[in-house]
Amino acid sequence: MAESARPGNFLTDIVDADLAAGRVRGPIVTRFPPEPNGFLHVGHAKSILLNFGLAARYGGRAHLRFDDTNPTTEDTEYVESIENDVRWLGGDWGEHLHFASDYFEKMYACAERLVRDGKAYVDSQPQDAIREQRGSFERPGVASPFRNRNPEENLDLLGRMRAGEFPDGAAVLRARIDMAHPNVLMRDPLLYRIRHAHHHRTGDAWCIYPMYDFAHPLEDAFEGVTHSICTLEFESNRELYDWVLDHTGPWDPRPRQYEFARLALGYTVMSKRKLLQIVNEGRVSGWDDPRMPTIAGMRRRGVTPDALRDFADLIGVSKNNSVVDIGKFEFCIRGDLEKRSPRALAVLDPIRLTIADWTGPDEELDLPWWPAEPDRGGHRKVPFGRDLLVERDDFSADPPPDWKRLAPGRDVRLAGAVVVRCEEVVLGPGGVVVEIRCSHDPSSRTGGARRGLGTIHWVHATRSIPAPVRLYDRLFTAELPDAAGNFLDVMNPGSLSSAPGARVEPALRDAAPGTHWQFLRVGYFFADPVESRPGAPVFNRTMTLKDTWASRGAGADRPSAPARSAPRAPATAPATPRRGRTEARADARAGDPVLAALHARLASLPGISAEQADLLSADPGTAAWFDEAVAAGAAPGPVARWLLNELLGLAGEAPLGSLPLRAGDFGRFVSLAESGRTTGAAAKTLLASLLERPGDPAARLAELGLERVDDGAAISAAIGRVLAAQAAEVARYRAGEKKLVGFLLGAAMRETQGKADPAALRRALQEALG
RNA sequence: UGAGGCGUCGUCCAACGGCAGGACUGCGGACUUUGGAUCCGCGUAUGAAGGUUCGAAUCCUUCCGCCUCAGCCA
Repeated sequence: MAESARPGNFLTDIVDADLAAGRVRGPIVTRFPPEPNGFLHVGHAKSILLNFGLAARYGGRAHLRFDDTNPTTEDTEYVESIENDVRWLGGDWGEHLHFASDYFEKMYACAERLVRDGKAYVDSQPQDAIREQRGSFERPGVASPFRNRNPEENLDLLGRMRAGEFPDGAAVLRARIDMAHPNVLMRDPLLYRIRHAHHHRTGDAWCIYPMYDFAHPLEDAFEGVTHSICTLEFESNRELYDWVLDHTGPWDPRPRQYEFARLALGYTVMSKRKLLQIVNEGRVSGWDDPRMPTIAGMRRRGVTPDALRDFADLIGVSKNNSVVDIGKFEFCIRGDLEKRSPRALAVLDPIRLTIADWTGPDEELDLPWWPAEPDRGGHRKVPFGRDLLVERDDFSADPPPDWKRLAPGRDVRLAGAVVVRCEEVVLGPGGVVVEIRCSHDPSSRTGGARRGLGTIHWVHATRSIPAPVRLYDRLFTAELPDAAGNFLDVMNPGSLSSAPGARVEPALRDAAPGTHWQFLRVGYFFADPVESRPGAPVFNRTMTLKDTWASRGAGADRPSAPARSAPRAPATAPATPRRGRTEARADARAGDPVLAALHARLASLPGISAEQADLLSADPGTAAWFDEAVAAGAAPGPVARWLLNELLGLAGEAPLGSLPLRAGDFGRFVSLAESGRTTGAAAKTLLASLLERPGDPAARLAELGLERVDDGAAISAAIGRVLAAQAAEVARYRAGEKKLVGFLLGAAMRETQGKADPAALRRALQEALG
């Protein structure tokens, strides 16, 4: 699918807006910034596909950048696996393979600049002191005794840190921001720490290393990244990201950080720590164990990049914290493999089937690899004869009425061959079925379908070949392993099983490693790319087939699915009830006589409700703005209503004082809006215009032609046009869908640009509709 | 507790003041030499309450719930 044809999301909305507003003039540049300290997993795949996909959609570029700022945890081994995984997913970074460590010198120069500007200082305190002084959520931090060292001294100290004069932990470089900042990340965050450690790329050239919050924005800026996309947990880091860029720039383009919800997938874990733990403890065979949610594991299992891409498209991108149903992933895997897998015959748990009345010799059936798509071509010989093997599950001595497989006296088709009837069941010791003896219908060889007849798969008893087959299932039995007390307790003991008796048709003997097959009626299998060899194939079950028969039973061999919310951690009740905003304002008034007087005065104004007075007196600035608007001649009630309900929504985050619209003009606007010269809807259009571009409300009203329309003929004409344009909806309305009146009224409102009185319009519309 | 963020069918994502829609799952049916695939059908979801508006999932307010942040990790 072309990138532009993919559905958009909130990030494409942002890029569209940036482009439309001219905020980004050059190409869109994104980046995928892994730390080389582990393997990539399906969550990273979402991010990779998002970043590379976004760049492709806008004809920009995406970089692969290793965020290697912590030498003690990183290794070049991971660099290779990550590059490999990104490339496998289709990520093309062109020339732009970067390493944070390549920027160490430039970053250091930025640090020196901050120091010279008095924006950073060297703190010589131990770690514990710094942590203690940081304060807590409700308690502000306290300043370091070294906070006021002068720039010369700091520069000297920083140079000596770099020169290796201090041991690890003896000093750090800190930004000088605000120790009382409500965002604790802004309380003089660390920029550099001393680490006498060997770096996988820079060797021993450095003994100080930048912290993430300092390094990351600079890396983005150095590379010209326009949209720096990360996950939700970095939301509070954004303020610091912006601070760093604001004090080291100017930057063009100026990178902006945006956050999206990381992927959480049912029945698996995604944290690096937990994945590392199950690898290290030998609970899986390695990072590329096919049960792992790692890209390497999925690749080994037989999942394709296309399936991952389909999955990413299916789940979308948003800021909602959500847990994606693993079934969606399985759906994408099946859908992808369905298209690319030739059909072969294999029996996982064989039981002998003898066609007792088969008198001739063995035959070689010529069967197509694509039974449903003969045009795709490709055939192979499959030996067939008297002695066969079929799936044990495909026989039942006492079947339910709608059983479509083998049972005493029942007919069934052997796929690609003949219809057989079960005549006799041979029991072994303990009463287990050891052989099914059948008769066959020679006339059924060339088709002649019989309705309702089931079909089962088979292989030749002696000329099929044994092959190792591994059956993989979900790694965990709980949908939310992280919510369990210990995620190890909910590991699925049956996540890996083998089929020791499995036999495959002889043509599979030379299956090339890394090829996909559908074992008819069994599932999708992948010739293991590592252990499989021509002549000695080894198969991994990538995914079972959808099984509507089994699913209506007791869930077959699926681990049972407990409720998502089951082992939720108990909510800890806050010691004191949370203080609401109303209460906070009341408290503020109690402690501030000026605010209290303000509130009292506003509350006494005509047409002002207690709630409005409370809101308007939230801070002196808002109140003053309100007063100024009223002073321009408007009635307090309407001013309060327009201000609180409309202006605040239009203004968004911006404080009133920073608006292009002056308070006096707003007051004049309200007078105008209430004068009857225009309608409410048109007034909103006018307000929005005034917010874009300051000006006199009355003049703008005239300029935009937003005067109220009372002309009955004009209204009738507009309704006539709407009814003609919405003929289908009108018909539906007349057929009884009365709720469409709202839709049609909306269309009429737009047709008149909101300038007609809604009540009059509605009357006219009802009349026209009959 | 301070700050930031998020609440739409069972699940994931749309709807950007005007018909709450799609996909997954599930259920039913058709078709079928895979109980697969394919096709058709089936939907009581806007966290709650107020307000603004002709009209609110969308704007305002309050409340509720969930997530993130107090590493010299990223």
